[in-house]
Amino acid sequence: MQAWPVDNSFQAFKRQLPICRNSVYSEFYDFFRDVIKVKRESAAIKNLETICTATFELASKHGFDAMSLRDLSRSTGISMGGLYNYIGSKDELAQMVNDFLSRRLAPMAALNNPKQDKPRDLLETLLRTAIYMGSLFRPWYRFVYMESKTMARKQRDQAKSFDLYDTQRLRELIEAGVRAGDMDCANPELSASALLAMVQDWYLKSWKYKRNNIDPDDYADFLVSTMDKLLACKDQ
Amino acid sequence: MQAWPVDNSFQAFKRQLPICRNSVYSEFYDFFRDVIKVKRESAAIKNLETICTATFELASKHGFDAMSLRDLSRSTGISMGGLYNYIGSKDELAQMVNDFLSRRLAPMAALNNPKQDKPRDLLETLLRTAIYMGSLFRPWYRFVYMESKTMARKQRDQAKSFDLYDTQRLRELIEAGVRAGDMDCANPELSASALLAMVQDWYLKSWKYKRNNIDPDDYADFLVSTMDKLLACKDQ
DNA sequence: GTCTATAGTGCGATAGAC
DNA sequence: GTCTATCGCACTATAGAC
Repeated sequence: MQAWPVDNSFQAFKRQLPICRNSVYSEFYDFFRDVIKVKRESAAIKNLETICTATFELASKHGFDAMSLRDLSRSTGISMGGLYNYIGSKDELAQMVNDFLSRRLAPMAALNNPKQDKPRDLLETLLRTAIYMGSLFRPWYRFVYMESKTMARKQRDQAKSFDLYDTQRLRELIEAGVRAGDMDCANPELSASALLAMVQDWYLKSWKYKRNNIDPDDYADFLVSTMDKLLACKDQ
Repeated sequence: MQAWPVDNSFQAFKRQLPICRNSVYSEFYDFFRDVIKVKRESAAIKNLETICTATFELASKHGFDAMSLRDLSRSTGISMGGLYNYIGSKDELAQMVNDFLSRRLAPMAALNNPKQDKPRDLLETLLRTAIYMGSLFRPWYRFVYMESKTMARKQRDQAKSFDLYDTQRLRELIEAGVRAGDMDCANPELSASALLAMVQDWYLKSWKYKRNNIDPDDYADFLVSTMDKLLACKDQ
């Protein structure tokens, strides 16, 4: 029984995803229609892109807490008062990024997944999706990873529970594979953590991978082959 | 030819290391004798421990930049003026931690390494050393990883070059193993990055590993077995 | 050697002009 | 809808008492 061939490339992923790098700020505007005071849509979307881009840039250089709204105002060319038509407060800006990624952007990738039965193939899809999403929206993922610890207690715990959730989802697939006899793994929990650490390294150390000309397909291929070795997968 | 059996446990590592958790602040005082204005040694060492411990705690909660010297003063019970007898400035405090780890603490582990020839065994020693050092001095490693990006340009570049150096050292050992016919690895650079990401995950996500009762020996054993699988090592 | 008090700076946020 | 001007506050760092 031969499964229908699946195109696992970054190209194919982008084609199927119901959002792209260009439409993300239009989605962002829709998502926060209620809190954003500016009603002229086209200008608002353009300014949101400017604000987010500058925030990612400044926060990655000195941390979100060290970034002042004066810095942000200077970088974006939008006055202090103008910024408050978009963000409510500085803390709220960080929360908006966090919420948009976890409630809107990330869920879109899940819709994209092909229907598969074998745990090993589900694992591959899960890992590839994480790498491809991280490639398309790297600044968002980086920001949430790095800054979630500085946010309010509630947000910090949320970040931890996302990490635990991801680890657990990987672990359960590994355990299912072992039960099915397709894999061999002495420590599903640690193996899941290791795979997750490799996923996160992709957007945390983008400078290193760019330097070495590793593209998303290269990294995803490597990650999947590592998974196959780590879990001694049959029929790779 | 049977090599002398090597004790690779955390216990054995601690026994051989010429520094321990208790003596680290005495070393710290020695290392910064010139800049620390307090000359009464015993009191100075005790206060340095209080200051560093509180700094790690506060910085891990909200980031070093968000931590104020008032917070630090309150946590340590040392007045604002008193702090300046130890640290010169807030930025200098971060640099002291960074310098002490990279110039004093980390080099001590290197002295500890047994003499070994085979690339695979050298790799094991390197990885175990990293995990055990990270276990003993976790807050130091965490702080430097998380805060180096917020430091001055020079320090940021230093952090990157340490990462590149570690990756390269791992890669060269992998390449040597492949040449010697002991390993099989299609992509030494990415394999080295993956191992390094797992090392760093150990001190970045300590909360997760503590939660699951993973101790340093468990993690080091898992890391080495992962290395053996990833590199298809012979004679493990 | 450690404290209190404070100088001087830059912050987040807002009110009100246009 | 965006700007300028400004308020009140918290910060780092220091000076001088003890």
